[in-house]
Amino acid sequence: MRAQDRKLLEATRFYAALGDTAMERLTRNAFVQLVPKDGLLFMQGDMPEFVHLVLSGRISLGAEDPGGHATVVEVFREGQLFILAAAILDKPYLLSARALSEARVLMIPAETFREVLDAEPRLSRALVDVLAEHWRLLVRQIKGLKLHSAAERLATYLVIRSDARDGAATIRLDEELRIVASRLGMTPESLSRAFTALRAHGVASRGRSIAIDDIASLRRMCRYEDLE
Amino acid sequence: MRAQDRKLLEATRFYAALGDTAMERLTRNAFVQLVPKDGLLFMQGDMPEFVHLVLSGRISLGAEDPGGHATVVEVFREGQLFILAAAILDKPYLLSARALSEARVLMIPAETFREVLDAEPRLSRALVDVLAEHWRLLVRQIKGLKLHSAAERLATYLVIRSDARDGAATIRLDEELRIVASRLGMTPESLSRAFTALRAHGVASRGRSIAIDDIASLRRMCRYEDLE
DNA sequence: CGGCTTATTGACATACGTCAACTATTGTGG
DNA sequence: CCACAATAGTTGACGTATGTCAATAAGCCG
Repeated sequence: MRAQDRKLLEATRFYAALGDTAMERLTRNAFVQLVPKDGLLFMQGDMPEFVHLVLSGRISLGAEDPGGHATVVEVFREGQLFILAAAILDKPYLLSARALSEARVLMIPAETFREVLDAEPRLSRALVDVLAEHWRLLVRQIKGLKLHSAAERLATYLVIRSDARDGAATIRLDEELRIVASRLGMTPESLSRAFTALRAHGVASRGRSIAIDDIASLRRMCRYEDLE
Repeated sequence: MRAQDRKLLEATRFYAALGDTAMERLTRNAFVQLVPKDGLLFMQGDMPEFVHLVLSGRISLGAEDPGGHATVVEVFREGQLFILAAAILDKPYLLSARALSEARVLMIPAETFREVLDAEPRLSRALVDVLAEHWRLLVRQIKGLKLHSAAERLATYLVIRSDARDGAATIRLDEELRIVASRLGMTPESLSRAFTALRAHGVASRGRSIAIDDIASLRRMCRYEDLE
């Protein structure tokens, strides 16, 4: 592992919770893999051989349908562990992982991971928090899908993206809009129309560049109070 | 806690993973609450004061919209811990909990829970597995919502409910159909129509009583391979 | 056996998906 | 650095799954 990678790793909340000893054991057999844009890390149905931590770039977790339909369930970024559940339980992946940009991924053998998990209390303690956060991520998504319209889901997404809490903001989305659309559970066409609908609420978009007049009013519009 | 409750508790996988000592600490300040049918345990937005374990009955976790719309995200039953994430992270609940039947719930003070979590490695180790399972539950649901039609989601639900893997089966759903509909992300009317659509695939329903001609063929129809 | 809740059915509305044409962005090689 | 090709995004016309509202029928419980 490069010094740069180690530094990145040490900056994560996960590392802080884990401590040096446990982290050392965890990374002893780990290696860094360079994944090209669109590269596939694993497919749904595969048995997990590694636990992955994103060192740089963005990784999408998605599902595909035999019928060719596909959807992005979540995107993970620098410093995040993803789809731990399969590796922890040693069950087949429910999702496929694909690099949305060139990415560097720390590959921790699943076997090692489970060993350390049983031996190092600090690892399981740290994972409890990580998994709890991930659980809330998915609950928010389900609430969005079941309770909110396409435009509201987009508004929510924009509010989350623009870290400001009120006033105006401009955002440059780093995902392609079709990825955003998929993540939000709609087609690119519907996303375009959702942007059009948000014009009435002070959102101007040109491609991936978005300007929001007043975030507070957008927050109100999307009726989504549990954003935090 | 009644002897009956303790016995039930001891039979859970959770208890087995946890061991006597940790469980004793965990339950020292806990008590059993009787919740009437439709009783509210907590509401979204509340700060978690307890971690809950279902001793008997069924508890629905759902979300409501200011607009009056509501949805059931998941139903938890005997022996299950639910919405751990909020209590672990000490953040507001994302969901409300309501009893679908009269229920008995073990209430473990959240404070105690977090203390034991930090002190007893076996608790965090056990929770990792519980949370990992719960994560997969939600991922399956998201995949269903985004990739499958109402009829397919119903078929999947029926296949999961009928524990047989092939041949014929009859099921008696213990939830009212409107709860099932909500859990599956549709209206009761759409659920009725989904049942009608499944008639072509050998599913006969009269109210909550359902007869399936051939589960294997239903499995195929719902294109949902990661049921387990 | 009522009466009340729950489920079903029909008619209709609508949000979103699909398909296709067009336009804007982005990335690349001369 | 420009030009151009490739890819991504937008817009319009239209189809369809699912929601809504209302009326009826079926279960369910005292």
